[in-house]
Amino acid sequence: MLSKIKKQLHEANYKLTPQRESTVLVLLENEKDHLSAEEIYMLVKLKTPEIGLATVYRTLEMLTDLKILDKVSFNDGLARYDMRKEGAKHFHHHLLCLECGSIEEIEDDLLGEVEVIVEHDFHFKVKDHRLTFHGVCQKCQNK
Amino acid sequence: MLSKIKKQLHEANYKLTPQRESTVLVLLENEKDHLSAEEIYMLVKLKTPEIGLATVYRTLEMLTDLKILDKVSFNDGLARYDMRKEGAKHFHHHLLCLECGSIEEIEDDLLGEVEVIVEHDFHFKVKDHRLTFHGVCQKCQNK
DNA sequence: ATGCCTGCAAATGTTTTGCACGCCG
DNA sequence: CGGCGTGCAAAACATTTGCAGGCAT
Repeated sequence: MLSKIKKQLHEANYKLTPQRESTVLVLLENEKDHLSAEEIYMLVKLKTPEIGLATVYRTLEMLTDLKILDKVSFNDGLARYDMRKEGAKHFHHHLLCLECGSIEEIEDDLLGEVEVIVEHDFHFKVKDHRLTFHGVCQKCQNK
Repeated sequence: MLSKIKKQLHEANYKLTPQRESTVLVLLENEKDHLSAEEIYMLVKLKTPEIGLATVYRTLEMLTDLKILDKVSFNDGLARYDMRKEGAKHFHHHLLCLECGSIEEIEDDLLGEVEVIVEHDFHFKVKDHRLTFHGVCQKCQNK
């Protein structure tokens, strides 16, 4: 996992510095958590105290350019980052609970047929998608 | 259209001040355009020069609370606003062109079956959704 | 008078940028 | 030396908030 990313960086002529390695490790360890830049910064600082917030932002931008990361936004005014699943053809989907704010990821490919419709009816060449359902999660329904 | 919104404001105990009316008119006149707060402000200022940016933000927040508007984000770092279609059961979908940046709206209800699956398999009560396809629009494909 | 609504300016929070320094080939 | 990568501080944005005043009831 890490070694594959290392390879991708080298192929793009980036060095895997200690700061970048720590950042990637934090992202891998918290894959499900949709961390913000600030949250990532604080976690990285535990491993590698000599790091600045700007470096985290620069690393996140680089990883996004390399399509290792996806930048997502849930309308809470700040960017969050989400690891691309290896081998996944498409970006996964999210279930955002309007009551407790939790975000659940779902991997199923739900949009195969829908993409065919979009490509055919709207002559739009689909490369990727973002799908988030807003609703109430199971926990909150039981309350 | 405007009169219906006026009624909604009154029912929620808000006054339709000249600033608010201008803002709503700008939104109605540019329904397809996914304007940002700043863009809306500049357009409103042409009609009603005595208006401040803060008032536009406050009006947009109010309209969002009343579910007349939807706040959307296309990962470009600022919020955009989109009128809810009257009578539409669900939020419409977007086609974002990665080459020219244009955003096309599509109204078709593409997610009916998908929502059934989500509710059943993930025990998640769906209230709304956000779906954006990233790809290449017809114009850019022809280039 | 009371309370909603406003413009302006200041504050806030996030992200980007400028710059000088350090490190490695 | 030359250039990438860095930390820090400042700048740049987007958005929110505090406040004094205005207007309608």
